[in-house]
Amino acid sequence: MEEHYQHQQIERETQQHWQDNQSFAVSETPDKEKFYCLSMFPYPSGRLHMGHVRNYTIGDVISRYQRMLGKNVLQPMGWDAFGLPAENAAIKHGVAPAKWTYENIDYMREQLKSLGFAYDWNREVTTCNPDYYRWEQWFFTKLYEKGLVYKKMATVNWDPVDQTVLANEQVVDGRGWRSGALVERKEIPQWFIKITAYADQLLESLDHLEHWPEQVKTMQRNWIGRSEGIEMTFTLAESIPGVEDSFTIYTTRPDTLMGVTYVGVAAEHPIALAAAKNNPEIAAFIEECKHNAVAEAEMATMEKKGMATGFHATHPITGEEVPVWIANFVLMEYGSGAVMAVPGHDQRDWEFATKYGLPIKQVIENQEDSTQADISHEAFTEHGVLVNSAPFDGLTSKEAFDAIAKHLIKAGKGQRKVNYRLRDWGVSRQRYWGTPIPMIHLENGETIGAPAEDLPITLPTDVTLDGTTSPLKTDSSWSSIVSPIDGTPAQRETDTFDTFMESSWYYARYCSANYQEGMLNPEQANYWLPVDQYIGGIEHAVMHLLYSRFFHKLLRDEGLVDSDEPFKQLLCQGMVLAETYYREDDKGGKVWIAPGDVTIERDDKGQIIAAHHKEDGQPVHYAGMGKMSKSKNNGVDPQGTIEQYGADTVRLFTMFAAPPDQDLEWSTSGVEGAHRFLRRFWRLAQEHNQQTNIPALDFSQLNDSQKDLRRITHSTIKNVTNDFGNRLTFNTAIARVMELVNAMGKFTDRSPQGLAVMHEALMTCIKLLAPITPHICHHIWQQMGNSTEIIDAPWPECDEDALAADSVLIVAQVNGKVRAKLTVPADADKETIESIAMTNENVQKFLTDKAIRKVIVVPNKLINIVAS
RNA sequence: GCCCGGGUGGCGAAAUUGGUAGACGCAAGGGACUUAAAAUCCCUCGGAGGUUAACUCCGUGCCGGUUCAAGUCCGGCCCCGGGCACCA
Repeated sequence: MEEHYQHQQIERETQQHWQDNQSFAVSETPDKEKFYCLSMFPYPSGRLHMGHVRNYTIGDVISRYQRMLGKNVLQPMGWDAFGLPAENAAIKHGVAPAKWTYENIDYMREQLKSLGFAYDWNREVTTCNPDYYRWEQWFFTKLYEKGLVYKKMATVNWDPVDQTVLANEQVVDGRGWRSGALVERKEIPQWFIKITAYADQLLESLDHLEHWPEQVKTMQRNWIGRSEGIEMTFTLAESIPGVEDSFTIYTTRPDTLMGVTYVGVAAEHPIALAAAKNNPEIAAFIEECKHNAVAEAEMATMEKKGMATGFHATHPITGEEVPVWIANFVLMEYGSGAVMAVPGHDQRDWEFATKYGLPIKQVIENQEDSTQADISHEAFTEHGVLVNSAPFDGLTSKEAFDAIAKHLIKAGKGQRKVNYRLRDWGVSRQRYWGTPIPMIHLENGETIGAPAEDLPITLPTDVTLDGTTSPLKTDSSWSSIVSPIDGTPAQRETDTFDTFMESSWYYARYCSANYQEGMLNPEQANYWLPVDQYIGGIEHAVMHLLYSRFFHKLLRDEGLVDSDEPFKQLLCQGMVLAETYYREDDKGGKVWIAPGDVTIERDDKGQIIAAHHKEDGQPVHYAGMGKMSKSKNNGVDPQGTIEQYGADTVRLFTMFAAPPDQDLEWSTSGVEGAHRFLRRFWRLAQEHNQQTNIPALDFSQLNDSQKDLRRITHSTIKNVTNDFGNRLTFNTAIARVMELVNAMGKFTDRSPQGLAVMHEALMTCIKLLAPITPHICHHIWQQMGNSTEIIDAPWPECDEDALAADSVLIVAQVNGKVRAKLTVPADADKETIESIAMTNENVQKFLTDKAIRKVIVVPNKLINIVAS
């Protein structure tokens, strides 16, 4: 008998065993049901964080459970290796991004192995490896041939001091994070992929994703933002040299068209630029707009400003002239760069009109009570009935939509149009550490895709970065080539891809990760795809998951896969939070203190009354729970916890502390509790394994307490199976197993049948816990003399006969309030339950002087007597 | 600002289809064992009242509604978190 639970030794030996046996290497086995379980691959930032641990534990638990159901389970892992942090590290520490990245990968791979995840490491994918990105480059040139790729001008954040493009993250309060210079909007030519051509498909197939969370589907629907409206033409009242005499405007509310009192255009709009020519004030305003942020959140919250151009547009129906204003919230790149303004019925227009004294005209009134909607304090944005809109007065908004559309179409001034909020995907980045965009600019001005035989276009890895221009742009020996067509001088594209490109198809590459003849081996890809279960953070609900869905359809249309969607079932896990503590420095700034450096004082009821720094004993402030982050200094390093308590404990706590889709609050004492449970489980198993001559179960011989333990064992199987397979609520599954272990601990019967019942309970526990704490379960399973592997043990089945009970506890209510708890025969009918309830003293007490109106009985649950 | 979530004891949570609010665990308090500590085991544990018993009243962010019955459904708010197209 092994006295103590030696997690380090057990885990080391078990992991070695799996490695020696290649336990998790899989291949296509057509006669076996497959299950592809995928967790979002990590960015190799240096060390694993708790968010990774949580994500990958969830995936591993599901994978191991599915394997015990007898399926052929693929669980791969790889690295989302391109990205900004490698460049930042390169600038800060003078280490080349490639070296930094590969070293991080080596370290993090070992961390993942120490957690015992059942990965098929033979399929490891690293996106910064040319063997990976060459196929992305190849695919892009295919899309270019198909006309799904184009180049256009688009806005970036420009740092005029560092002479470089900044990511939104690198712009802090309108300034470059390193230079501190005021950031400018700058238009540069960039590559786009036509995701809008797939907008309808991306929207419609959401309806078939039954096993995706509703919230994610809703977010994607809203992001795609399909709307039906009218595109119409406004003509300019004055003719402006060099400017077209008309422009188009899209609206989803043509019913409010008669309420247009002005038109807004973007600062970069030709009308605005023309107005600026002889007007320094307007020129200054346009200059100011150049400093507006690119990010939508900032655009939406900034102060709305505008300036009259002095020009006018002619209303397409009334022929009235309305002023054209430059508005800082209208963007040139979206739609036509011009919007119609109806201040009576749009809140933003109302505020703008109020600010600049523009007329507000009411054209819709409240339909419900036909009272005049009040627009003196805010816009009336509901649908209603038209007024002041002759000849459309009296029509409802819906009727007016059609009538006005008809009118505009007849006059040749407009057409019905379906519009999407979704914009084409800009994939150009002016950075070094990314996949080189495989395009070649020829001397004659044409652009061609790099020929397949020249791929991969590899990124030079021996570089130094200084935080300004990308080495690809400064190294002409890399970018200057000759045309593959005629040998004339040519230039490589020096931009690289958005890193969402790599993460949009990695799930497919895993199916044939080492395939050299193409992007995917269709036979392998079609065996494994679609991914049966995808797990990752909710922060990816829209962008990554939408780009991947788009890419899958592109792969399908290229004939590489035969499915329509990449991910059959999706689970979005919550964040990992920890306590945050701070102290104020001399200047009133917050100095964040790691939770491990703080001691807590509690009162009699366990409430926190004070917190002190461990080193100097001085008080610190508690600032609540927050996402584990560097900035709040509250990250808990998984490595230390794994070493101290073991991977099984970390996995158990992570799965127990909260349901997977909810935020998880890290708690050191909670981890200790999980460890305590494993020790108790260990002792129980050791003690049982001392027993010899355990007979087979003989159901006919069992006494009541033996039947009770069997009932708990089998109801645990039933509940845990539902929790694992249907609900994905591992926290409640663990709670059930804890209840079973508690019951086993109280079961002292050492008679032959007692031991047999205990043996069944223990075997059940090991199987139910194996997906969560695989090392300890593997070890105890071997100790018990099993010749098979626990990873391949069949998942236990519930014996319904064991669940049967003679009587059940039900609740008796009077007028909805619990007045008694009654033991009644199982499946008793209404009359029996009613008669038992009526004899109860406390029930009688509440029925005194009352007439019974109604009796509601829910079998095996409750009886409610309604009386007055 | 817009879109999507969440809010239940001292704490993490549970209540699966509208049917016993608080399973399971943590913390805390009390006790056993021990020379002592650790470990382990046992008891108490939402609030108020009550002869500290039986039992009663209140209680799931706030206000209102539907229902025999609401944490769960509906309407209106408040607060917290995620995303917003160049962080990944």
